[in-house]
Amino acid sequence: MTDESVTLIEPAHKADTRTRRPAEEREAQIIEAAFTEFGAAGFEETRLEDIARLAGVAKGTIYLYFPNKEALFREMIRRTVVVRLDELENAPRDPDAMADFHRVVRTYWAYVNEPTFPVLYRLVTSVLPRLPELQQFFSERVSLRWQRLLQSCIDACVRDGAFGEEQAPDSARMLHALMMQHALMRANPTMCNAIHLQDSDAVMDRVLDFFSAAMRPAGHSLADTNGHTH
Amino acid sequence: MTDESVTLIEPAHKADTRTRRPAEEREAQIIEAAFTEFGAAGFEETRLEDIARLAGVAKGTIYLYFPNKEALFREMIRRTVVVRLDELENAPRDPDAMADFHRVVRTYWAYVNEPTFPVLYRLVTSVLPRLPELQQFFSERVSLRWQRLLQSCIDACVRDGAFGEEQAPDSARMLHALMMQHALMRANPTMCNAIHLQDSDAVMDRVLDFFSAAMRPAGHSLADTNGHTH
DNA sequence: TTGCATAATGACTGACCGGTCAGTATCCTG
DNA sequence: CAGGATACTGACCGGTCAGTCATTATGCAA
Repeated sequence: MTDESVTLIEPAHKADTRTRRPAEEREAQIIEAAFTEFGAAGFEETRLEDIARLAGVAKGTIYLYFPNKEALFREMIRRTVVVRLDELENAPRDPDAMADFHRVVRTYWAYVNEPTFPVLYRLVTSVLPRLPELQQFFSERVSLRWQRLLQSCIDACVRDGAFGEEQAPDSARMLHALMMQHALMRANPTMCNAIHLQDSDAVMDRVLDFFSAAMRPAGHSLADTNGHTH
Repeated sequence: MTDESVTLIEPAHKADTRTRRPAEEREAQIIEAAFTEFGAAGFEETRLEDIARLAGVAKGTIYLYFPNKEALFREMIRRTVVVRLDELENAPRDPDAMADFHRVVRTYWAYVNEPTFPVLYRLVTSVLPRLPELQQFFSERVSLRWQRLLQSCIDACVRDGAFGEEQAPDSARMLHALMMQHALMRANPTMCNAIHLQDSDAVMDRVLDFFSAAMRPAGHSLADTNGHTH
């Protein structure tokens, strides 16, 4: 089965073979191929030979750029955790707290629903006992950072009175849990009755609706929507 | 490093070595050792030799009980997914819907917080591309079944008027997502700021509180608590 | 065009490990 | 206390694959 996919891929790269290329480009080729192969099979199950073939280079070439398999894997993870959080964190806040919150939530949702994300997540968690620092890195760079950003948006909404303050503490973690788990379920058709989860936007709306229900200001005090806290 | 652990383990089983034992007992020994080793390192990374040593048998003995490594892994998963759902599903329902709901939720929480659960979960998900039927099995036997049970409890609460019906559809999936994700976070000290998640009961209370907030009947329409759907 | 520096190759090596099986220990029966 | 039956053992085999390195191709500078 691998034989066929090879014939599909070879031609594209064939022209490049045996051609000297800038170091960065070669490295990128290899990293990309590594993501595909590792993602499809896992760390141990993937043969360096396959990565090389997919990248259109010989096995030995990989060792010109990475000292060994583990380093390649590690570097692949680091590079693929592309976080566009910097821009998002530094971007000017929408004065409307709720609009700002929705924008951030939808960006997060889009991020975890990219096809690369679940693959990355699975690789990081599955390789946990072997490379705990990777887990740390992933957590630091993705989970916690997003949670902090979400929490700041939520807090702004609380100050505006759009959200009640009862559920505010930890609510970012709750939202994170809801979105993450739904994204992972969506990515694993087998894992869950994925029939209900086909439509990405519908799922997001449902999650957001549920979250908003929990966050709506308490009881019958719907009257004082004008934002005076306490 | 393995040499030392051997000396620690051997004595305990030494008496058993070379002693014939009932088939079931031997099998259980091997399964248990398999869980420990696979759980610590993953499928590919685990050597059959290590499992044998931990179980206090020779490598060949494993093959008297299991045809190969994969079958051992599969069987280990099947056995370890001990589901006490049968009893729970058939147990008499508490007439108080809310009390019943709480009981089920806490049982689920206890289940996913047992030390075996996160290990099992990680193994099942990490081995996904290799053994998709295992994923199916796990999903069918654990996730979906629990969700159905939760949903039936929630529906009962809705009929009682304790929960509003707006958020009822899919709410079991929401609760499942919240609990599962929190349990997994708790199991991975690195993965998240586990400081906030030390106290198992406190986390459960917080999740349940959040969930209940989302489910509380809407706004001022507390009047039509009489449960006529339409 | 030549020749050098180096990028790239892929056959090769050696360790490793899943799986086997001839041999051994143990138990049981008569 | 035979002697057969079988649970158990662990040295061994063969395939696999990470990592190496002598060789070859390529681009560039003179």
